[in-house]
Amino acid sequence: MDENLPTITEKCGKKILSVHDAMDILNGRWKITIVAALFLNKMRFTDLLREINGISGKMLSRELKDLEINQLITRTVLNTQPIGVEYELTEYGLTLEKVLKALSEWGVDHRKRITGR
Amino acid sequence: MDENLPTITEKCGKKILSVHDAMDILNGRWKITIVAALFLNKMRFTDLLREINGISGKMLSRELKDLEINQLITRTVLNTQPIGVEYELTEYGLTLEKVLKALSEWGVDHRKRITGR
DNA sequence: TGTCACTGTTACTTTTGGTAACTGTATGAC
DNA sequence: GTCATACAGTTACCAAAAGTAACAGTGACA
Repeated sequence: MDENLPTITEKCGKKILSVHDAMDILNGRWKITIVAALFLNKMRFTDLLREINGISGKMLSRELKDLEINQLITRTVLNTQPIGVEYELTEYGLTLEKVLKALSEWGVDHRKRITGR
Repeated sequence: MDENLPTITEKCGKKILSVHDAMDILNGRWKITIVAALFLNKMRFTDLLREINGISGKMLSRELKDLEINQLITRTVLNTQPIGVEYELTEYGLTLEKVLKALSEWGVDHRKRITGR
């Protein structure tokens, strides 16, 4: 009755692995939300602080660094006064579109569910 | 030049919010991976420990409780010896299919990218 | 009687996240 | 000139979450 159980890991375990890989890049409480914000528009530091409810400057700064290291976003210093820094999704970052879309749709449905549809 | 910036929040901020809502439920490092595992099959505690690389009993136990509270999975005690407990996605848990599919696909591509395509 | 499998829990440490105050530069108001 | 403001962060300190390892309780089996 149990003889075929090991094959679950062998055959389909890759899915678990790949999901975990994805979450390794998108770890922490804010990365996915930041990427979601940048899907709307490229934004500057303070724009992101405003758009993302609850995030602090420290966390935003740290998460943006991580996302840049992982090549999901670019950081461009503008020659404005005072200095502005613009964050934008890279082409690679844009490949997260389906993930973000799915999450957003599920989030909307979930909100309906918990607020009593 | 800045007059239209506030509308970003007003018009599209809901997407950011809904993504953040979704991540509030799927928070922590393991929940999404656990759900991914349960998409393959209903499983028992030790099965999950085996399938999910790196998780500890403590975290698995805790995350399963959270997922059960949020009605994404059910917990069924089997009358086997020694006692077995089976975890299974609820219908609501199954609504995460698109999210998991998107994450899995992105994870596969990402792995190709970092292991040198 | 001792060991094993299963499903957890507990105590302890490490890592991560949150808060609030601060840095440094430039700009316009007074 | 000096004061307050905006931008893009950083720092020091504290709280919460996650990781590790050892243990608990039950019954089967040798």
